[in-house]
Amino acid sequence: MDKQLDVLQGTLDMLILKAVSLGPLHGYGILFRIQQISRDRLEIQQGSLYPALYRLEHQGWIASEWGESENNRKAKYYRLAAAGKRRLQSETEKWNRMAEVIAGILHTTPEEV
Amino acid sequence: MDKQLDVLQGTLDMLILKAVSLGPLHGYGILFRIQQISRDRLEIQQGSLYPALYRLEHQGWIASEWGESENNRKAKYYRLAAAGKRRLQSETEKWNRMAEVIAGILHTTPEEV
DNA sequence: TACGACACCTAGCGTGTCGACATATAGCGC
DNA sequence: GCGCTATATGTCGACACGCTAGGTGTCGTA
Repeated sequence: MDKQLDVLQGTLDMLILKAVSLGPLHGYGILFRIQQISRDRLEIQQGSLYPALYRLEHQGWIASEWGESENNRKAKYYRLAAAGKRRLQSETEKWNRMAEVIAGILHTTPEEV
Repeated sequence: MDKQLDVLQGTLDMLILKAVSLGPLHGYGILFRIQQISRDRLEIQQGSLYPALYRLEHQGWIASEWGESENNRKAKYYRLAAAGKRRLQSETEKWNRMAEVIAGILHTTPEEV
């Protein structure tokens, strides 16, 4: 049981979009899905999640619908909207570029300066 | 001339430590060095740099000394302290773990859920 | 009927980056 | 000598965002 990392600032929206892109899900379930697809190395807090969901829906990237959960409780199901799909893609590309840039910097040796 | 990325929140300290680790440098020069080792894809703002330098020195990760720049102006030169070297290493490892986790998430397919 | 797991939400805080501004000086063209 | 640009160091307020810590209600089970 290794320690979990905090979410890197600026990546939460992308992670949520990705989680929802794998299939519609209610908010509470998103917490577990992110934990799952990160293999227990990331844990989202509820106090981070719900404002983010509001943000994403407000932007038109996800859409919600009240429904019933597997446990017979009312739950708000989110699905990825078309704009959200595009957004996820552009954020992913941006992330890849950023990760590449930082990796490059971290591998720079004094001789290269 | 492609567009430059904003600094990812939480990575500036690491980037500065890395820049200084490549050889002592004054603040103004750090801006250019980071631009250089990122191959012009990252640009640090002065309003971000100087508070960060204060932060890093306050933590004992870098040390400063007033000197004279190549252009005969007074400039504060920073060098990496021993604690900063350790810090840079641990931040680098943390970044690598995080990048790996996020890459894994982004590559998850619906079948794997 | 008490309790824990499920499911939603909000308020306030801390951190960190940015944009805009302020200050000072060396070197250069005129 | 005068103004301009590049060099160099900062400060300040605004703002985004994730976290901690709470609060509400309901279902299933012991």
